[in-house]
Amino acid sequence: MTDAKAPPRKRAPSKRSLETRARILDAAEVLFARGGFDGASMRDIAAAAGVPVALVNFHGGAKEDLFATIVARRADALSQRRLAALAAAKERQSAPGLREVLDCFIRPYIDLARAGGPQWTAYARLIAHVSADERWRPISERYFDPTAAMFMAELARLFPAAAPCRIAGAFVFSISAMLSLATSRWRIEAMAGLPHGGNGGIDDWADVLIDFSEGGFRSVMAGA
Amino acid sequence: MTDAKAPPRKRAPSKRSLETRARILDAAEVLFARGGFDGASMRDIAAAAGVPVALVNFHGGAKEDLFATIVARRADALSQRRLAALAAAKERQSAPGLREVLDCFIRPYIDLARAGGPQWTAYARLIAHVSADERWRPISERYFDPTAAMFMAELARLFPAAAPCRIAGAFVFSISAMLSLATSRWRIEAMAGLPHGGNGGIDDWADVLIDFSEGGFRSVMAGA
DNA sequence: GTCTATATGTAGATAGAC
DNA sequence: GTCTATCTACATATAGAC
Repeated sequence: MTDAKAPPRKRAPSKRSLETRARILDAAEVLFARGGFDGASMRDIAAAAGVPVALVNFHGGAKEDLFATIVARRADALSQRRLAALAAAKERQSAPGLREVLDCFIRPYIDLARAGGPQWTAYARLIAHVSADERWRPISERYFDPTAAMFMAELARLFPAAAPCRIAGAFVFSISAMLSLATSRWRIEAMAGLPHGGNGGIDDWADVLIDFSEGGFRSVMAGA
Repeated sequence: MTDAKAPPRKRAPSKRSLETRARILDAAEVLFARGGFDGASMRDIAAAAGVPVALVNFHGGAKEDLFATIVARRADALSQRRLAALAAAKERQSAPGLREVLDCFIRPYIDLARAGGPQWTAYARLIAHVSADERWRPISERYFDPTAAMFMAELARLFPAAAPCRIAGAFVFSISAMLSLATSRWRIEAMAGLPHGGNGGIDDWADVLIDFSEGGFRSVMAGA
């Protein structure tokens, strides 16, 4: 019963094919994360994966499709971590507070970017590119907005008297600060007077960021 | 005494030449702001300015030089507004508080982006591109870091016991939130349930943003 | 200073042999 | 599935007439 749909039936791909495909997607993820869609060419990706250019098109399709595939590949895993954390928080206390809600959204991202391996580190940067460029709005809407809307609903529950615009503003400010850890930690370290490559900074920024977001939120809600 | 240096002496350019140059720089500013360095071609810029491609090279030089010129063109004006605001704040009270310092940094940017005309609106987006891409780090260091360092010093004065890393982190979070207003206001409005093009949102975000940054700062400083 | 025409490189994508 | 060779489009940049 595993067939009987998906018109152009296909056989299971060989093991080597799967490995090739994985190498290509991993290379594309790293290069797209570094320079965005325009900052990496199909040839760069092929070279990084150690395959001819034609194979990148064969496994990834057109460049835009490849990009969308890369974004989609880990989107569910991230969303599920966030939603699972939210569900767990609701089990502990029927109405989780602001800090708990923000924690459920932010910490999975930081944890995966920091300790999920190099591909997750790249993926975190990739999300920053997708979020910053309105050109990828359809991708955001498909893969990230549903989860964001769930958290937006929690925030609206916590501040029933606040204008949605202010809640959404504070939430987007928090998300921007979160993404800046993927793209601009070098700037933080430079500004703090730390040496270029040296890892003299904070290892796990999650708590600092959640402090910042919570304080920012409360301040905006109080000011309304 | 206005000559006697700059080896290849030049005459004052004609009025028409200056207008052409201005049209090219304005067009480049808008297009670079929309799509970043890679998102606009020299042909796009020439077409938007209504001139042949060769004129873009003539007035702007190579593409990277043109980009740097565009960033440089308004950098001083922005810095001077910020530093003038800071100086004025120091005249009112010898040691301005956190909110005043953040206001001096954030409000000039928001005001110019909102009411400085379409070129300043574009420039605000352009700064977001420059800040997000480490490739432009030399440009940032030259045109934006000196002013940022001045404000960093004020913040360090306000929180002498805090680790520089935490101050810098909170400052970069604030800057990221600020820049998100240039790149992601559509996302705020979408998340708040507002229609696509309709301007049903907040007109002047400066106070909301400064509330957020101040609250975030105090929260991070308290958590240390 | 401005224009036309062009040199030169590189991009994405595919055809067709294996 | 994989590879070589190639097609087509468009990029940056400049030469040289006006």
